[in-house]
Amino acid sequence: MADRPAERLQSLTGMRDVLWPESARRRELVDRFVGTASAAGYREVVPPLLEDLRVFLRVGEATDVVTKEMYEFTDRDGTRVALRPELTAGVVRAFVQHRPLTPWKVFYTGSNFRHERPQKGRYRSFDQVGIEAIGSDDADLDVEVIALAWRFFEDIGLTEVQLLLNTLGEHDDRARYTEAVRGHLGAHRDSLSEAARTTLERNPLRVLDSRRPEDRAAVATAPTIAEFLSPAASQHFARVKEGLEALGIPYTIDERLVRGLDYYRRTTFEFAAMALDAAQNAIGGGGRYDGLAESMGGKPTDGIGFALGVDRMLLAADAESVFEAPEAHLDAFVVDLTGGAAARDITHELRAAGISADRRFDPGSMKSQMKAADRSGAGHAVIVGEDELAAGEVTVRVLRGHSDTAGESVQERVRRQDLVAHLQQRR
RNA sequence: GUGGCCGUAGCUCAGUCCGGUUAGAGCGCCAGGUUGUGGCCCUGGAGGUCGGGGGUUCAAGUCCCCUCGGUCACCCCA
Repeated sequence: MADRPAERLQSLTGMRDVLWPESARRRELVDRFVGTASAAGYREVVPPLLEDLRVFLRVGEATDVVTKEMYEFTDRDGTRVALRPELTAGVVRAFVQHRPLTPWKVFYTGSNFRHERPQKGRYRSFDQVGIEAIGSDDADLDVEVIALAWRFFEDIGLTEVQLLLNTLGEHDDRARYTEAVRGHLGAHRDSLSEAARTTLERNPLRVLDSRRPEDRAAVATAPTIAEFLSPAASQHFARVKEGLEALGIPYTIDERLVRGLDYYRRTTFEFAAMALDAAQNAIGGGGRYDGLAESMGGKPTDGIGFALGVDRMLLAADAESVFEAPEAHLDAFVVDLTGGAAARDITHELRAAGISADRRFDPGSMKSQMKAADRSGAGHAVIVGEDELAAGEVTVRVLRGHSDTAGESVQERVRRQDLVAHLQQRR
C-alpha cells in the first residue's frame, strides 16, 4: 500500500472549538453568572447530558426543537435516548425524581444540542446558563428570576438589552386563546404563507411571531391574550409588572411573545440584544411552566426559570464593545541560561508557593526566552545565568506594563532563597 | 430542510472576469543585527495538497461538473 497522508479530521458541522483567549471570556462569563445566582440563594444542579427521550417529548411534541432538531438515538439496550436540546426538562425531571424541599432554587451551566442549520449565534452545540425556581407560584418569584437575569446583564456590562414580557394565562386561558387564534387565522388562511398554514395546524400560537411579510396582516388583527385572561392570571401578571416597576426594571409588553416551547404558562419573557443586528438577537428567555412536573409523573408543581445563551451574550458584548477578553497574566517567567535544571526547579518552587509561573521548553537563546516571557504576560522575568547560579542568586527583571519607570528597564539581583518572598511582596 | 455568497500561508486578504515562466502582501512565527536582556526598529528565513475529486486544455489557483466545508438569510430558537 502506498503511503498516503491521512485525511485531516475536523469538527462536525455546527460544532466548534473555543480557543484562548475566547475561552477565557466564556469562563469569566460563566463564573460571574455562578456568582450572581449563588448570591441569590440558587444552588447548582448538574443534570446529565443524555436523557430518556420521553423527558424531552414532554417539552412539547408540537415544537420544532423536539420534532426536528433533536439528537436522538437508540441506546445499546434499546432505550430511546436523546442529547438534551435544553435544560429545563432535565431539571424538572430531577425535581420530580428527588423531591427536594421547595422552593427548589437551582442554577446550571452547560451544553445543549440541536440539529439545526448553523448561522451567526446559533450552533448545534451551544452553551447556556440558567436558573429554575420550582414549587412556588408567588409573582414575586417571577420578579426575582427576571431581576436576576437583568442584574447579570448589568454585571457583564450589557446595556442595550430589551426585556419583552407577556403572559399566556392559565392552562385553560391559553387553550381558549389558542382556539380563538386558530379561528381567526383560519379565516385568513388564504393570505397566510404556506409555512404559516402548516404551523397553524399543529401550533397556532407560533404563527403569531412569524417574520414573513405575508402573515403580517392576519397576525396584526389577531385577538390578544388580554381578553382571555382569568382574573387570577390577570392579577398574577399585574403583580409581576408592579414588581418590575418597583425594582426599576424596564419592560416592553409583547403580546406576540409566545416562545418556542409548549410548556410555558402565565409569565413569559425574552431578552433581546438591541446591539445585535443579526437575526438571532434573543440572548435569553424563559417563563413559568406550571404543569411540566405533573407531565413527568410528579405532583402538580409551579416553576419558573430562564436560560441565557452564552454565545449570544458574548456576541452582544462584542457589539457593545464590553466584556473584553482578559489579558494573559503570570507573576513570573523563568529564563534559564544554564541548561534548564534551574528553570525546572525554580518554576516548581514558585508554583508551590502560589506564585504563577511559566518557562520555555527547548529554550533556545536568551532573546527567544525573553520574547516568550514578554508574550506570556508575566510581570517579572526571573533570569538565571552562570553568574547567578554561581552566586546562589537570580536576576528579577520587571517587564512591560509592570515597570514603575516608564520605558526604563528595572532589574535587581535577589538571593535565590529570597525569591519567593520578593515576588510575593511585589505582587 | 430551502436559498444567496465564499473557500489561496497560522490569521486577514490580493491574484480567478480575459487560463501561460519558481502563487504574492500585511500581520504573526523563527533567526540575526545586540557572543546575558523582551517590547520599537532593520535584515533575512521558514511556512501553501490554491478545500477535495473528476473533466476540458499543450498548459488550470483561474474554465466545467460533482463533492465537502464555511457564512448569511428563511424556518426555528439561546
